[in-house]
Amino acid sequence: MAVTIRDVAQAAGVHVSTVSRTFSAPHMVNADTRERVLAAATQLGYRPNQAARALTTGRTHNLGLIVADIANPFFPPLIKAAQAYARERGYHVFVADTDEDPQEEQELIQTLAKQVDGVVLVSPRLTNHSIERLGMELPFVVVNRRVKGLSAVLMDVGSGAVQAVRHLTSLGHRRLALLGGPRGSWTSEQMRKAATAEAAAAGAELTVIGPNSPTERGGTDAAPEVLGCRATGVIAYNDLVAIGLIEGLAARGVEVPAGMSVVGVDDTVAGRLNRPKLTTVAMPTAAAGRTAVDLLLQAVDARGNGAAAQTTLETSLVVRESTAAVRPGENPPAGAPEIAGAPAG
Amino acid sequence: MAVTIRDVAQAAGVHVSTVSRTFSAPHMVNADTRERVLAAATQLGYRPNQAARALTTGRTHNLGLIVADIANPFFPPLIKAAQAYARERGYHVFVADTDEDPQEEQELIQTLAKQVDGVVLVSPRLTNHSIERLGMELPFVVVNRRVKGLSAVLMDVGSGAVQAVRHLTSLGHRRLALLGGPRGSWTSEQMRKAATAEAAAAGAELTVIGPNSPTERGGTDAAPEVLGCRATGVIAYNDLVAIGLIEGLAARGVEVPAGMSVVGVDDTVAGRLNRPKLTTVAMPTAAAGRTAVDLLLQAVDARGNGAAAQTTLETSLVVRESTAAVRPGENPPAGAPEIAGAPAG
DNA sequence: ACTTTTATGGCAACCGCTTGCACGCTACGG
DNA sequence: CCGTAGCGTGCAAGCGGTTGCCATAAAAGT
Repeated sequence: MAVTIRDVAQAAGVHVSTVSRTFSAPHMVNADTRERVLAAATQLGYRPNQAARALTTGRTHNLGLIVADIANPFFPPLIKAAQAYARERGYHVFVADTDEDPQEEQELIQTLAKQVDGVVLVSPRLTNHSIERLGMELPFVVVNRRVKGLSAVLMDVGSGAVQAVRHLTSLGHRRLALLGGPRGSWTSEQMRKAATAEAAAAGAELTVIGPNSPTERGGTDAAPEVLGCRATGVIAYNDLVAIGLIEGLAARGVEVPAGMSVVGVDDTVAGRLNRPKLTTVAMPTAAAGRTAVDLLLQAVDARGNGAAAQTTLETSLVVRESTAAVRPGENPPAGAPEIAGAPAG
Repeated sequence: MAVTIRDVAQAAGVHVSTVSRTFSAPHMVNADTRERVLAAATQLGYRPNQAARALTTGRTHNLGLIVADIANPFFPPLIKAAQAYARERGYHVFVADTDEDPQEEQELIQTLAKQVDGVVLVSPRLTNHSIERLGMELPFVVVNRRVKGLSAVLMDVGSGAVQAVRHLTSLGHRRLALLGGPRGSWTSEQMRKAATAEAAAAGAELTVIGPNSPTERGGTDAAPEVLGCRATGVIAYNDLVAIGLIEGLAARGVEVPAGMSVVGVDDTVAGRLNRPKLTTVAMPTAAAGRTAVDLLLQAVDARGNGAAAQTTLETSLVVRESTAAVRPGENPPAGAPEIAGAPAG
């Protein structure tokens, strides 16, 4: 039904292989012949069938992009950038959503495997071991995770966490809390390490709370625990969690930033729109998307040789309205227990 | 390199056709044989190659989903739902972003054509004519647009606009403005028609402003014009535009809702998070995504026969904080007596 | 007991395209 | 004038599956 290479061959009066070559190796065919073939092709509206081509070449010119939750505002800019860049390089991309489910993630990778040249895994929830194993069969690049043998693009969330801690301590906060992300999140772990170290260096206490769902819900649910540890400054796993936390605190009569300073991570629209506008660690998501595709394409071309490349993108703290200086007297000498009963809203 | 149907055949001691059949027509093969084949298959880790299969069957089991801008918060929930539902039905989906460019949209469709069984077009920017022509070669379903011969899922934005107008007039507003969307937007046109009619019926003036870019920028830029037409209530093309407008108004010393009532459309996170929380027309985006895939698969199965189906999804006004009763004296006697506005909730 | 069904699985020809190989032709040095 | 490079093209064998057709054998009918 569709116009194939044979139709073109017939129309141009040449053999199919010649048509094939004028598309995949133009220099191998005589200029005149090429003209003739091209003319016939456009005249018939011929478009090579990628799938068929893939069968013999082993190159599908398709990529997979697997994220935990498309609706999480962190991902769309990354997806958009990755998709646009891939397209520029002649690739189409399958976007899939795992709903934070490692099982689904694995299944997705396996069914996608034959149809793509490689896949980008963003903040995968799979174990390192599983990823390494899958990595033997297909080029991967992981975003926000480090996996042996695989290219990775990392956002320096550790430095972001450090900046956040410094910001809070410089505002006089001495009791900090860190709201971690979901179990198995590399990002969360990096934040924990960096924040813990920096807090210790600054002589501040830091309570780690989690794991939490990386959603508003996760933040809201963590509110009591945050209040319980009597922190005055909180770093949340991401903007959504921060926003949820702020709501949860408000419901308990604690205003942000007056009664509590909150810093988010990601710098999504959500945070920019929230009131108070969120102080947050900005992530270079678009750059990450582009870089990931770039590394993936490199890995695809190298296939076998080619060492895994690592790119680390910088993050930076954006100070807005959800953080403020600690209230005088809020930081009692560590040891004097104090119960600031929060009235239920 | 990968394990093929022949490896399985050899391992199970049967012919390849038998292996093929145990996967695509299990009932045609004896239970014992099937067992043996299945065992060999799982043992070898065999996975059928969709691309190869597509070559003979003509079914790729892939879908295309084309949107104008992935990063626009209206789309992710739709994409997510569509993707999840497609996956449930055994399909993978290519997601592509046209950056609001009709040219790119067309190109995308054509390169995708051979690799998918059908395409969902969300708020396409192409002309009806182009879409119809493309529709001859490939099943399509369009979202938020009506194209002859193609299945469509519509969100009843007209009714949404009517609800918005009623809400505003019931608050006492008599001079309304409507911020349209980009040129060629079906949604925008539906809103215009419905809002104009309803405003006339309610004896209110309505100024249409546009086209506007469907972004915050579009709203901000339109602020002077809104002020210029001395409207007291505005309906924006979408939440983003509404938010941009609110900012633009604030920059000119007009507060919302005190000095101006603004209602958005879409009910995205952005609107929920904004302060004031946006009064907005909620769009059933997730349902739209699912329905679109459903209709598309129907069209794919029918291929040729099967009439185009139309599904209209309801919208509903969500009243939040960006609208309030008009200020006394704000509505000069435009000829008609004025009704006392309902007090803001 | 012998023919007719019916179930099962093998055979081989594709699907649209790529690619190693070989053939025919021109051009060129000796 | 012939041997021999090349170049440009045709030939045909796949890539991994599917599927119409046919052979075989067992089940059923008479």
